[in-house]
Amino acid sequence: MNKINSELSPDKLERVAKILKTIAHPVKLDIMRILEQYEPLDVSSICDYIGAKCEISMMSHHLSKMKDNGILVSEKKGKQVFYRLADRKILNIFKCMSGSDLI
Amino acid sequence: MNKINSELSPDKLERVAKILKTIAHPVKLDIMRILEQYEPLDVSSICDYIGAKCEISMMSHHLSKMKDNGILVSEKKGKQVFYRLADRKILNIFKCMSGSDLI
DNA sequence: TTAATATTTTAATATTTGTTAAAATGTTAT
DNA sequence: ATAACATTTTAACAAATATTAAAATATTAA
Repeated sequence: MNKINSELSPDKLERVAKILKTIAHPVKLDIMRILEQYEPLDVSSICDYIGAKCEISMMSHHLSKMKDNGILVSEKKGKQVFYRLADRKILNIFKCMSGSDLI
Repeated sequence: MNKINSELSPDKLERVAKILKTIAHPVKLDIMRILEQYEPLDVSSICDYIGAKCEISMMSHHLSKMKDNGILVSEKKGKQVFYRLADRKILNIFKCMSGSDLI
């Protein structure tokens, strides 16, 4: 079987998979969508936007995972930590998914 | 806090998350990339394209999960089962991700 | 210094996912 | 009917992720 002339090398596939895995969660997607409009935003504010079922500890877990995987960056100001998207191009994923018949 | 005027309702977020979760795996992404070029393809052939470390049973698991979540469709012909992409628009995700600085 | 606020970290547990191997099913050929 | 082949299903286990609550850290205010 021939090698496929692909734009995606095995380690690119790994990296794509890792990023998708990182954001493949409804709350995490919601965080991105909220930051798209209001970044930078501190943890409590993100929680407020997300609404009812948001525990701040859970939010911190989400945010730090997203930060560890390069989706978000943060900056501390006083006692608050402000988060924003590391690269807004990641937001294309929403248009991309909305375009699919699956959504 | 105000309701955000979003294109993505809570259940759309759920559906997007589910799809991303389904494909967020290097082998599954590779399956998509191979089908992009050669669909429809039977299970053994997909395995051959993927290369060395592919067990046919594992491949069948991958394929059926992708089928269950609407990414793939299949058709039986004789003793083989041919898979193809349910909606090729999903392939935009590769361009979309390659565009991001994260990859 | 003590208290209050914002966030993170830790630890425990539940749930989901990934992997493997063996057995089962269905199809075609002999 | 039996054998060979392609794929799926099952079951068992390992590993990763999600969730919750409590404790810890850091910053500012009183």
